Amino acid sequence: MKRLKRADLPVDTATLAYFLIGKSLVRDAAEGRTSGRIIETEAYVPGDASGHAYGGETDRNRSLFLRRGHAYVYLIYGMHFCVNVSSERPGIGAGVLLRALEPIDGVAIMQARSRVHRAADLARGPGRLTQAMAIDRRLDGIDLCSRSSLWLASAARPPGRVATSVRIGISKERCRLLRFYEAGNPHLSGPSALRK
DNA sequence: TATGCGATATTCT
DNA sequence: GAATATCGCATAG
Repeated sequence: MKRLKRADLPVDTATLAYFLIGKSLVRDAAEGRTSGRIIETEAYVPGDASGHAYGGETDRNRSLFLRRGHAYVYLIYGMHFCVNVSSERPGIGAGVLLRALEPIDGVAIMQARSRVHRAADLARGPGRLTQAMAIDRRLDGIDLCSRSSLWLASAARPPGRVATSVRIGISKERCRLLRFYEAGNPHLSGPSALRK
C-alpha cells in the first residue's frame, strides 16, 4: 500500500471523485491502524449551490479552499462528522465527500469505536465512516498527502465497474450525477436502487 | 423493504 | 427561527 502523492491526484473535482474509488484511506491512531477501500464518493464542484464552499470562504469551510488533497471535516446534524478531500487549485472551494469504505485493516478497532451490529455497516455512510476511523474536527485541514495520521494510499484491489448517480441527502442541485461508487459492493450506503 | 421521526450543534436567514 | 452532504429505532406492509 503506497502513499498517494499530490501529483497523482487529478485537479478536477469530479475526476478526483471518480479517481478515488478503489483507493485506500488510512488512519493511524493510538489504538492502531485502521484502513478501508473507498467505494463511494460525491463531488461538490466549484459553483455548486449544494456545496459548503458556495458563498465564499469562512472559518468553517476554509479547508475546502486549500490545495487539493487536504481534509475538510465538519459536524452535521449536531452529532455526526463528515470528511471531504479538497479538490481544486488553492483558493477555489470544492471537495469530494467520502461516503463509504470497505474495511481492510483494524476491523476490530472499528467495531470497538462503533455501535453498529453488522460488519458490513461499519463504514457505510459518511457519519459511520468517520466514527469507524476516529475522524473529527481535530483532523480538519490536515494534508492527506503528507506523513500524517490520516492519509490516502494506492488501491489494495482495483475497482470493478464504477457507476454514477444523483447525490444523497441534498435539496439543491439534485439532478446532477456527481455520486460515484463501485457497483454492487455490499458496503455501499443509500437506497438499494442507488447501489447497482 | 420502506417510510417516519427524534436527537443534537452549528451555521445561516 | 430554520436548515442541515445523518443515523438508529420504531412501525407498517
